Amino acid sequence: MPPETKPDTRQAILDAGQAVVQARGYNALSFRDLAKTVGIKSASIHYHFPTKGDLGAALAKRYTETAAKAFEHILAVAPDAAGRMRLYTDVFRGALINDNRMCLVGIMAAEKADMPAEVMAEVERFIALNVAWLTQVLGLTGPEADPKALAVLSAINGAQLLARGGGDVAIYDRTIAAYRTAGLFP
Amino acid sequence: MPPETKPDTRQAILDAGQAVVQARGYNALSFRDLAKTVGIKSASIHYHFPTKGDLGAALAKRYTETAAKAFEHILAVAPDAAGRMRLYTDVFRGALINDNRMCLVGIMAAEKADMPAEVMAEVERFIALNVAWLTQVLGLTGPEADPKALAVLSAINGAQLLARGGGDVAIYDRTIAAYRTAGLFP
DNA sequence: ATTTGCCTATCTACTGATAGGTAGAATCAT
DNA sequence: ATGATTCTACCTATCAGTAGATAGGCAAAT
Repeated sequence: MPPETKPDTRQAILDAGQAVVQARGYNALSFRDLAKTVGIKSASIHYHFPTKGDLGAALAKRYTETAAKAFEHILAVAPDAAGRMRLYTDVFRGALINDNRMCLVGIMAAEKADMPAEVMAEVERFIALNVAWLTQVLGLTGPEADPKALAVLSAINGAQLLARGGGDVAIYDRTIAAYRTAGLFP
Repeated sequence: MPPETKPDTRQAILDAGQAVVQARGYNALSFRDLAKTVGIKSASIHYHFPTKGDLGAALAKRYTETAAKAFEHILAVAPDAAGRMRLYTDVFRGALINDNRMCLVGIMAAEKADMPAEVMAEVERFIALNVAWLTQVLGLTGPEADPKALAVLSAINGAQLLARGGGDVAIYDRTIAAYRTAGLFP
């Protein structure tokens, strides 16, 4: 083995884990498969993440943090709501392009019943973050603000879900375009 | 045992199987658990459905057929688009109320990568059925008809997904109301 | 000397699937 | 009508494979 710079194993596990969950769901997340891709043994993953629930929660948490940064970036580079929403929908589009993956939280919501409580808690946090950001970007106020923001998030997640089922990004694009035409968001 | 009328075992397996898939996904479908609820042995399920893929495909097929009948019924009892859409969204709402379940096809789409081809084929048929029905009900024409219908289906599925994650039907209701207000459908 | 980060080896529980057997009903030829 | 055959719908027992998890060891870094 060449003297490579110290690879952060923990990070590698999270990277591989996220890829699996986005592609095949939390249930498909296997310590053995994960260990194989990372290049260590399954027992070693338990060193970093004692239980599968810990790993799942860490995945959801990191995902939310990454999203938070991405959202700040969008606010910085796009001045108006239309441009910001374009970048927002592109984030979900990116997952689809990247190996036909889904939003990590979307797929976790689908598997809710099998998920440890600590994972679900992180999922809720991600949703709350998205709703807050959308409320701000779309300038929503009043009692209907949250439902409206959630409607946008739901619609985009649904588009991702079905486009993924069809295995064609074009389905996602057309669906998003239809939302825009309908005036669901700018 | 009382002299009950012949219980159709095959039907019982499908009923129990559908409940599991809608609640916890295709991956959570276990021959042993299923056998326990039905009251037979797991090997006997293989008699009716040789492989798990066969069972999954049968579930999706029956689901599509049931939906087709429901759609016809809606057309018969509701004269206008608004009334029909109300009943349509209520179908998805019903799944949520019933033990916080999801649309069988929605949850199967989320698990696409793990699914046998024969199951996915049935999933596609279900989507096509819904798109065709929505196109008719909403009076959509032209090249944008299919994308628009798919957008409606996606939005409703997304609402179901997130409402289920939140564990609250009210989330679904508010999201659907937001769609209506936005003019996505009447 | 202790902690870190990995290892080997093993455990129990569960997965779908198969082989082979059987009670009872249906179908058949005589 | 009856005896023989075949089919139906289950059963028991078992398979190889995989799941997450644990105990204990070992080498390097601190």
